[in-house]
Amino acid sequence: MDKRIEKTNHLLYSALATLLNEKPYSKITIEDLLQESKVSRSTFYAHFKTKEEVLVSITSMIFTHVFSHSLKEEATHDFSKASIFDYNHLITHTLYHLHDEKKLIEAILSSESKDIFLRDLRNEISPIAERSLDLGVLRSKDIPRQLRVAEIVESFLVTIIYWFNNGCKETPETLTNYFFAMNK
Amino acid sequence: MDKRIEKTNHLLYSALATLLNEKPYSKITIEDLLQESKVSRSTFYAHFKTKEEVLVSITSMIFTHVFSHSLKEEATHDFSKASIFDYNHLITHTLYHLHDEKKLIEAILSSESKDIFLRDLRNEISPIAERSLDLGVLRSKDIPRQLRVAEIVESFLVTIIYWFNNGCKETPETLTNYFFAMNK
DNA sequence: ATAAATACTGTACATAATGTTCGATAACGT
DNA sequence: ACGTTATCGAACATTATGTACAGTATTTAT
Repeated sequence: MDKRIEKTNHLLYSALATLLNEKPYSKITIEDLLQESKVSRSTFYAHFKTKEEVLVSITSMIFTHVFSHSLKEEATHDFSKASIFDYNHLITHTLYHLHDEKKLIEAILSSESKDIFLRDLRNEISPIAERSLDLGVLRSKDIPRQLRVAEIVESFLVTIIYWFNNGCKETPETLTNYFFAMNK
Repeated sequence: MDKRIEKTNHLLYSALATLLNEKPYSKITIEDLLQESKVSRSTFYAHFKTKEEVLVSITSMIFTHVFSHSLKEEATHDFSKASIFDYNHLITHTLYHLHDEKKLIEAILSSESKDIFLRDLRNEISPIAERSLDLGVLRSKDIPRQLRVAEIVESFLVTIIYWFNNGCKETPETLTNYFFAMNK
């Protein structure tokens, strides 16, 4: 892709990250983003319509990084043989990659911007949750499938939020154990 | 309280509910609220600073209605004897009251305004979740207490969201069973 | 019933944010 | 080296936010 576009995106991403440490997401204006990033107004509108689109763009960048490995790993598996150990690795791996973006994710999770981040994260992991349920890696319980999937997804999100809210003290392996303790 | 204030609040509540059915929460402006409610600008600012404050006011009104009964019921209980059946009633009761506000809650849950609603709901039910955990009504599992509490709270929210997203077809009793199936 | 208190209206205005347009300039890809 | 495309900067129109105040209507309390 055009280097200029990448540069502009990066400037806006950094500016938003910086601003998130200064004030709540709802108080950040496009005006603020322009000043902080030194990107001109017309350039901004050439790429984005709202500040939310910038945030969505950031999160999708993060998820590309986080899940490109995970999904590759999952794809190489023989699903008929999928076991809890495979998913154990998958989740631990994912947590490691999330940890790589610690600074950024901390900034996002600390404000209302987390709701947008979590919405997109739900979309990323829902299909994985469905597969792990269908494969019997996680117990189905005696409730509607749709509800069970949502519960699994939320238990994962809760784990991540807990982790980041406490400074990521525990290891990814420990967190993975927590996750399976919740869902077995 | 002064009837005029109640009237103004109600006008703004209705206006926001109406607007939520027309466009996403983030696109609704104070300007929109003024036009829809016919409340004058100066009156609005005499009561609220932002549209978010209106939404928070609505949700706290809903929760006052929903939890005033529930908490009264809980308060009369002898905690040393608290059983799963007590909490069964408590939750069913709460779901019935939430159902009384079906229209409004549906509107709120259908847009990004749900995040504010859910944030406040979390605060309402967290203490109840803690008590039910301490009393042994719900299993503690082998994870940090703080994480377990969060998981319980989210499983309740997931249940409610599932219910409203599907038109509240099931009975509150059924939903309560789902909740305990998730947490036993 | 009346008086004091206070909430609402409407208008006017200041400030700030949003969103569009365009010509000139710089950087890119091939 | 050339055509393409992104960026800049400035100007401008529009819309939203927030404040101030004088006049009017409603409520509460006595």
